Amino acid sequence: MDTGDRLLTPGEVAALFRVDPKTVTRWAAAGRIGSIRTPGGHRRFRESEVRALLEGEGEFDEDNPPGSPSPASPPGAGATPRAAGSRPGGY
Amino acid sequence: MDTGDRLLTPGEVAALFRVDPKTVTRWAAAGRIGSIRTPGGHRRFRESEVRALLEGEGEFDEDNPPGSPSPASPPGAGATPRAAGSRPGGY
DNA sequence: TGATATTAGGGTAATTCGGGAC
DNA sequence: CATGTCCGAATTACCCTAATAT
Repeated sequence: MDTGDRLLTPGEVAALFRVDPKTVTRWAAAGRIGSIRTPGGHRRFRESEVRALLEGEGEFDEDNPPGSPSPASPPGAGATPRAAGSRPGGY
Repeated sequence: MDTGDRLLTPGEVAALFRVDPKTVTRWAAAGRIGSIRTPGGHRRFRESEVRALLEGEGEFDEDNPPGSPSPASPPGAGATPRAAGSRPGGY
């Protein structure tokens, strides 16, 4: 039950994602990422969760590496399955 | 009645919140978190209260799976005796 | 008695918050 | 629709020295 992961500051998460801290705040506000608030109102994020998001947890597919001339148009191969049910926060 | 009345030092609380020990002291000075003072003037915090703050103060319930450890409310466990929804200073 | 690690206190910079607009 | 930047305000982080706790 130990969630024992480090907590990251908005600036840390922003640097990891290469986005603005404000954007990270928006994600948290939208419920797209879990956030813990300090008594002062500042947010802290779990490193485990951020890492999972960075790895592309729940979102993989759509790959067409250059050099993979795969015709990519398989007749019945439902390409690009836009799975939309794997979003943390499930929305 | 041991609901975990273990006392934590400012450094412990600071590590849990990923903040500076000084910040934890500031919370206590602002009355945002209960604090017990040693005869020497140092502060100690209750693990129960710190944990409640970490889990999310106000937005977590709806979870009482059968078999869950009795969250319970043993006597003398006053967790959250302090109102934490107040933001003096306006925010 | 000693020594070491942590904490308290004050002050100043950096970060984050919140909302609204482009 | 999502992202980045602007503002003012609050919160937090790091600097220091002295006192306390173990």
